[in-house]
Amino acid sequence: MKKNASLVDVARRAKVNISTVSRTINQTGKIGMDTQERVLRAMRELGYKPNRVARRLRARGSSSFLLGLIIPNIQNIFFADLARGVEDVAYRSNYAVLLCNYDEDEAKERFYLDVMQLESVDGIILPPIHEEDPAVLQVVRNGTPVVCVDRSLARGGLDKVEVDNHLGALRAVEHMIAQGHRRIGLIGGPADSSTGKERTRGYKDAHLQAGLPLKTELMRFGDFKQESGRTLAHELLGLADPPSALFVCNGLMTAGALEAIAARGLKIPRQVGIVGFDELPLAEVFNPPLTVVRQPAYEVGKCAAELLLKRIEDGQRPTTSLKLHPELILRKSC
Amino acid sequence: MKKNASLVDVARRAKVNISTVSRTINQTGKIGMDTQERVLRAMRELGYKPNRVARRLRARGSSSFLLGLIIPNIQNIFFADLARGVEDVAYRSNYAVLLCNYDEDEAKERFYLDVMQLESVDGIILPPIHEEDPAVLQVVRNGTPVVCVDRSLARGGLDKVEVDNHLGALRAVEHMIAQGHRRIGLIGGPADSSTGKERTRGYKDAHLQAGLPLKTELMRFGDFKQESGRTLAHELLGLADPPSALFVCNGLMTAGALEAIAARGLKIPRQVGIVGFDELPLAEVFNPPLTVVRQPAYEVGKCAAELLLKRIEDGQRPTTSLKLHPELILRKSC
DNA sequence: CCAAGTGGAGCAAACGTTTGCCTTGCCTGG
DNA sequence: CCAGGCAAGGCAAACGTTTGCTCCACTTGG
Repeated sequence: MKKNASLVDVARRAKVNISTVSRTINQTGKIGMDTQERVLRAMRELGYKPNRVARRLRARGSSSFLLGLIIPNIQNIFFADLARGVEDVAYRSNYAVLLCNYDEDEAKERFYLDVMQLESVDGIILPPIHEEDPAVLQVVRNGTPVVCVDRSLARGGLDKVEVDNHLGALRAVEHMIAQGHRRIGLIGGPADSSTGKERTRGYKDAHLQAGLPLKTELMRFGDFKQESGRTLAHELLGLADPPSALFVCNGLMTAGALEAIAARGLKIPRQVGIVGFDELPLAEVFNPPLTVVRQPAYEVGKCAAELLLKRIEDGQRPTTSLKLHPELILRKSC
Repeated sequence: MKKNASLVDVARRAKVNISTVSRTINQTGKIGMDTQERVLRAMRELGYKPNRVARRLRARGSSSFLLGLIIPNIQNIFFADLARGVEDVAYRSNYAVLLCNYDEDEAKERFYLDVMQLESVDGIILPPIHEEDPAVLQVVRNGTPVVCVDRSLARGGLDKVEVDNHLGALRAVEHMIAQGHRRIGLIGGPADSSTGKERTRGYKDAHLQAGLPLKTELMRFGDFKQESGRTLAHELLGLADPPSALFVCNGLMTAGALEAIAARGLKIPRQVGIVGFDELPLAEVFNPPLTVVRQPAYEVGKCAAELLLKRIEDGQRPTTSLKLHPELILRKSC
């Protein structure tokens, strides 16, 4: 195990004290030009790279160039895009990202929050598991900067960046109504998720605006997984008086609904229209191309990371909360 | 910034020396039953959690419960699945994962390799950027355990787990030939990627086996991105004597090819058949459902992480290299 | 009765930084 | 000529662990 050059090696070679080396690196304290020159040369010659672990151990509070990102599941493309957004701005500022999947599992979330703190990350980005997430609140109290993404925390006064889910759903359903649909099935998200709730609210408001009645038998709620999309779509399409179009509240459930539609041999959009939340990789080349509500996932991650970096720099700055606009991409499925 | 309880706090409360606490935690050294009891109680009462940073700083060489994962792009679902596999086994062993995207960019890869070493990760999982990746070799020489995934390194004698790309392509093209196709277009990967080469080899071998001639005008090579899939498919389909089916060497390029096919108004599989590498989210519900070669991405990650953990435990164990089998999923597109 | 062995636990160094404080030499204003 | 100030840089503590050594008190075999 070849050791990396350390401060003392550099110091020895430059014939100065280690504190001098440290100070030239960090531009802190006053060091003469010539000495700096010597130190820099020694560093170059030895290929010195400061040890991040030691730095973090010592400099708790000052920056250690590590961000934590805790997400439900990286296999969900929304979070993959988001993660990429975070990563890109982190990289540009020389930060690395510690990434964890918590699978909507509270124990796992807690474990990872612990890890993050014990790793002394500079800050954490996460979608809270629910609106009163006590573990997260605890972390915040400990003084670690946190920014919420996608979902938000009821209390805590945190920076956050969300997508305007209500608006996205509203626009989508408005469009469906404009296409002439009067019986629109809803495949919604879990009632305890803020995103699910907001999208459902958009669906309802679109109906209210248009003076259309809400029928409970047309509104079903799943768990954001493919399986439930399929099941619920089957339920809806099996109704005596089935909906003429489906509004599905996330990508995976949309895929599930598509399965059901295919299984029943229904033609899109003639026999049933469909609009889903989340852009899907093949949506554009699907037959017919899928009309979807695209969430700016990458931008969410990007903004969140930017906010976090700013907060790390200045813990006192006023909190900001962003609401990014989703985009209704009109294609042929409705 | 509330501080966590430290060893000294526990020691003070249990009225023992910190070394005693450390030893009871790590089950190293001989400590009396009663003392252990006292220490454990003190730990519980203070909610003590060992500081991972300090541990890593000191115990370079002993385990610090951090794994590094460097991948081209987490937005590529293959790597997302792989990452998930890694994460799951890591979590089960109380490891956290430091994840980085290097974007096939050598500078970025180098930066992240540095970070990993400076963070003293216990080991690294990555697909080398190419077969003679000097930066990776350097890391290996430094003594950090590394396991290669997906792609491999020509030298170095490392643990690795790959997918049998040759086999996957072979089976796919065999199937296409069995379906009666005689002119099969290839949209291959970059010539300097081992995966691309292997898949191309599979394509060729299937032809040889069947006694079919290889036509260079039917073989095009892209960069594994959607754009190139579209362009190359257009080129192939625009030929005077176009191929009757396309074999596409990864998921993104398949999506691109599908775009081209749709743009030309061609019917699958009647006018053109298509088989792609990589399972895609909507492939199953596509119209028609897509025949694809599914790579066991999750398993690759899982096996790699298991291998890495074993190596961390025993640096001397003989290296193993796994070759996982892809699966040809027959659907309707060819 | 003594040497050697053993179980139990403390001391202090080391890991590689950052940083508060101190020292030194030189300059400057009075 | 001297006090005070300042620029430059050294000393050593501290961050929270792990671990090699030492130390002590017993036991035990000869």
